Amino acid sequence: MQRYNPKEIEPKWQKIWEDSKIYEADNSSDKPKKYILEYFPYPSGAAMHVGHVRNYTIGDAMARFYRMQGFNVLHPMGWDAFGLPAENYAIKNNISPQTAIKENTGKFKQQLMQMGFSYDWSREINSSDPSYYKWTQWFFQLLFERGLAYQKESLQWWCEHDKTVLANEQVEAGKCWRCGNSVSKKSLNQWFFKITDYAERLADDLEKLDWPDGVKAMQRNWIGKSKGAEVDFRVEDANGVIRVFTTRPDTLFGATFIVLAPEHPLIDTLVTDSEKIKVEEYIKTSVQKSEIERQETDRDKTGVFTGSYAINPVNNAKVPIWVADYVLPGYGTGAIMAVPAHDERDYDFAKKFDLQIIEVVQKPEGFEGCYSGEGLMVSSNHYNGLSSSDAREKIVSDLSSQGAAEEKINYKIRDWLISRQRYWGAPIPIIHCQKDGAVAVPKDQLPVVLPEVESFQPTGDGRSVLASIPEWVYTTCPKCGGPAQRETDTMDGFACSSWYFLRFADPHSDNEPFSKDKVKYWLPVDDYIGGAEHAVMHLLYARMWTKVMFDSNLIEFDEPFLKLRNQGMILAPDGRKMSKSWGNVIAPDDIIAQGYGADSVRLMELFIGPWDQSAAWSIEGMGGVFRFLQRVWTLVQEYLASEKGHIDTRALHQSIHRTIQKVTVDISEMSFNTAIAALMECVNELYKIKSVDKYSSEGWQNSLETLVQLTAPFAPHIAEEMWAQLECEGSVHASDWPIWSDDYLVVETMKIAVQVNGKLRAQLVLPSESDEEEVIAAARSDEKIKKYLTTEPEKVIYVAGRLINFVV
RNA sequence: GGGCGAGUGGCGGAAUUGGUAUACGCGACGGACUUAAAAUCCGUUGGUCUAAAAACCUUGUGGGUUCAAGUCCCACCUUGCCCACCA
Repeated sequence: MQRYNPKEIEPKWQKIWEDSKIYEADNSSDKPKKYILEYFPYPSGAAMHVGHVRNYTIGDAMARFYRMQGFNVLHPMGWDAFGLPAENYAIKNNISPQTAIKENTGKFKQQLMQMGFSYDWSREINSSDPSYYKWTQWFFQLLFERGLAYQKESLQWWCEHDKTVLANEQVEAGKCWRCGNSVSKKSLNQWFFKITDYAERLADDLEKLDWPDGVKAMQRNWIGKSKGAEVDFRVEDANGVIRVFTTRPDTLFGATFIVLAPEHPLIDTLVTDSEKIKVEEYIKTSVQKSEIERQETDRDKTGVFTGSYAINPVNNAKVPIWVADYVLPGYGTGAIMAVPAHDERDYDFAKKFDLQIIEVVQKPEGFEGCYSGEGLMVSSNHYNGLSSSDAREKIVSDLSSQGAAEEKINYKIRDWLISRQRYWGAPIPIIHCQKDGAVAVPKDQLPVVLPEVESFQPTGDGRSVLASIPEWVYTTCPKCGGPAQRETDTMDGFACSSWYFLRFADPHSDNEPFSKDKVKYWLPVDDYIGGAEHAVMHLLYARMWTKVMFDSNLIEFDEPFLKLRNQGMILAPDGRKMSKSWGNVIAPDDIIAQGYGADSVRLMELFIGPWDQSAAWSIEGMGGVFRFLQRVWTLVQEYLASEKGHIDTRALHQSIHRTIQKVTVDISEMSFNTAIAALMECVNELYKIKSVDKYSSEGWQNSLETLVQLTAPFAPHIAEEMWAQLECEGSVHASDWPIWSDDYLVVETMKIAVQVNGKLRAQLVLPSESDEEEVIAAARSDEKIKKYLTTEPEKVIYVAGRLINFVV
């Protein structure tokens, strides 16, 4: 008997699948379409480990399942090749990024191939290829034309290690998201995408998405919509006005001082001579303070009095104006009214500097300290007795009529900074002309090709290495023909990934980014699978670009990913994250080399637990899934070797049909671990049944074919091999998904649990067609139950086919 | 401080959404086959008390609702991730 040897069959089928192109998606088909996408990887130096592979295993199981279910499936793969990971790898290994990408995509592709994933490789894309970034630049121009790309000199996050600026989203707790080093601020002239224009739609449209609540919450939080009002405080003895933003205008009567951010432009005119030295000193130290330090929440409040006063518009109260760095310059107006009785931060500040505290919102009974909730108004003149929310509206409308306030919605989100002072990215397609300013490179001259350079080491002077290639930099203005210089910064890698899912619909088009028809057919993405780390970066950017394209009539939908799911992380067997420094990384290559094969790795990835929860990799568990495959294999081999002519029992068909149902429902619900458990259970049952049936009938042939089909989405190689052994037509992966028959789901007997007062006391096996009366009669005559039923039960509860409960 | 999740045998995890808790797998133990081991196959396996049966206990803790709670409600404990002086 032939032994199960994955080392032999897996490469064989991979070759056959590749040659026969069975996974290529058809751009026109009568079948319903399904676009299943996993986030395309950045091919860094390190090979993929079993954690990365899980993501692709999930997508592949679904792609295969839906294909067999009669869908026209698009399941593509490509490379997010531009950006820091690739460039850093190149620098470290002293090779060019071009070479590094070639090496690394080759390695990644080989890893994906050996896993037997059913990608349509004819659609492979690479974001660092001119044929791709030509269109990334084209979209930059689209944004530029629409006023959504602009240049601004400003202080920005700067990573000294990676020698580039970073977007807000790419700074995590004061550290660079790539290298983990602390970041600082640097003033540079930078390009931005105006994502703030889309803040409201990005927040509102989350409603219509089938995404994990956590990701939606993160985006909502990041966009940070808050409704409030801007209120003007007149400066006493001067003409100036200080405009503050507040979400709680109802607490205006409790405002006892004003706080300006140290960067606030009015400070100069407000400071009195006596306070000048102290204020200047304070501003100097707080600006020098590292941003991280300034953002420490539990840091003691600091601040200084300006010597000036402002007038509270609701009651003409004179309130002191302070400067403190707990007020951020970039949000709202950079100035606040402080209400210490009802805001924790203002309370701390008032306590420390001994400022007045006035309560205007009634606290709940027994509440101590600063109260930030809602309630009835007190000490607020004619607003007394109103609820906070009513007072809020009334005060704002009253002040508005005097021109002293207006309703205002603020967002925390800032525009997306996309300039990178690095070599390895799509050049920003702009030419700077003395006369015409920033001029877009005409679309018919795209791509602006990234020139090959000798050294791509970042300079650190705030300009990319492209600045050191005069023959590239110096050019002529497309508008006036005069001398001009190219923009030398490149685009953030996230620009490339903001539209790649569209390119897969039409990956080789040379005269447009994609054909409208093809995109209309394939998009939006039906199932998107990726890590939660993309919650506020890629997923926000891609949504914005999609909306821009929608507004430009390029596409007919304004959300790219209808359904999003985050896979759980695979930890090392020791429970820690896999990392080179811990030395606990497990690559699929190692497991395959040990002889388990890709099919076992794939099964393990899904069987280890719910796919959306993290789990520690189990080395022992590999034996379990391998054993399962081997048991299926053995069933088929023994069947093929058996003498024909026996009959099969109903138990066989019942087992198979029950499994068809369970596996079909479970995969549809993405409950892969229980689908695999059901297959294991079925195989265990078949082992028992085979000794009775001697398995050699046509029923067994059909049953084994079905079992092979049900296994195919998870373990495609062994399934394909057994499909061939059973002499079935074509590929199992192109076969029709089995359908269960309800006849076989009918069982002859049912098991009834008998409870007395909710406690299980006996179990009965009765004919399935028994009615309530018969079941109760049978239960009452049971010896064990009789013991408990000394008196007539008060109540009898019967759950059909399940249980009976006597209440005594 | 805010948001989202999680807590079930020795371990990873199931549980028809309120109806027989511990499916499936790992590990462990026993048996068959073998000169022997591995592999394979067949059993047993939540705990206490037992010779055994019976009984009792058991889904982080404490309450509650219900004929019935891992599941629903309230309070608390532990833990993971994300955001965090955004007025």
